Amino acid sequence: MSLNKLSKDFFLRDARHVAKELLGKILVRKLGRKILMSKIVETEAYFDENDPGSRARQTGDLRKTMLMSAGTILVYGVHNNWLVNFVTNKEGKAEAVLLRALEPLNFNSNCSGPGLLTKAIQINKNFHKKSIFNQRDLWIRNNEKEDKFEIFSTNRIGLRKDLPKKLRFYIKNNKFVSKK
DNA sequence: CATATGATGGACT
DNA sequence: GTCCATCATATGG
Repeated sequence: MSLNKLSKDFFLRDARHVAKELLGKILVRKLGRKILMSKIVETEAYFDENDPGSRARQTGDLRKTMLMSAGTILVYGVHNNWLVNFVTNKEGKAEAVLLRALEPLNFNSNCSGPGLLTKAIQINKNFHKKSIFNQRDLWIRNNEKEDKFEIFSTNRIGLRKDLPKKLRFYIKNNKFVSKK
């Protein structure tokens, strides 16, 4: 039992808060004998049906998954890429945080983009609807020797319709953040 | 089944 | 900034 692993309480808050707090945390991916570790450097928050950019407005499986309990992994495909999200807040609240970029710590792959990072650490639909808390080969932990960093926020990327809010968060001056 | 649509990424201006 | 290949999904019949 690692005390370092993020608990359910961490995800039991609103998506905006969780998106910010996830920055600097360590994502661990076990692939056979290899353990790939990376730092989360960029995220986006998505809300319920009042969010014009959110898939929660749809009526299908995406919305259903966002309503599930905090810490549920949500994977969905767009433009030939897998995008990975973590469901946040209380069950029945459609909220999620999208992982947009990682800083590889002990491997060398381009993780600067939501589609690229899933390719790099081999996340696919197999993880969809699973809980992040009981995966043997994927988890998130605190980074106890993390340096202080500044958080920057912008509007979300690639949306047809976005909210007039800044819901994309990233670590300032980190070169692994996607786009400019 | 058919068709539309991107929470993309890479190439290019 | 713009263009567009490409395909997993959503949705309608």
